[in-house]
Amino acid sequence: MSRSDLYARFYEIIQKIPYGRVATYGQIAEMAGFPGYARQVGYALNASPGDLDLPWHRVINARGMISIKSGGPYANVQRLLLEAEGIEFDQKNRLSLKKYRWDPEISRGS
DNA sequence: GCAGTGACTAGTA
DNA sequence: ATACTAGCCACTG
Repeated sequence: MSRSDLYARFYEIIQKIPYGRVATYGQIAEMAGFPGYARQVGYALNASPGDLDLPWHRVINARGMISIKSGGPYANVQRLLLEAEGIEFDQKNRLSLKKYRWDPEISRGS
């Protein structure tokens, strides 16, 4: 299993996250068949080329917060993109995983 | 090969 | 609820 295969697997899962929904790093790693690889999911996104049309902004940490180091150019972009999809943040910049977390078992069909 | 690092997490206090 | 710790594992120097 090469690095690019691993990353490609993560991208594959991330592209399935529906509009207006989010998934955690650990969740994506697990769905890709690599439980415990949460950090690598983040790393894969950091290294992802921009031309993949990947909904990277729908990937957040297990606490429902944006994990990009504040001060970076993308931290604020992610929040704006999520809000544009109807996702609301509370006063602590945290969103409700209960409401917005992508559950493929429930969202199947359509 | 070793040591430090990080878009992570689950535990513990 | 918040803060800190210890695992985690690929990447980098």
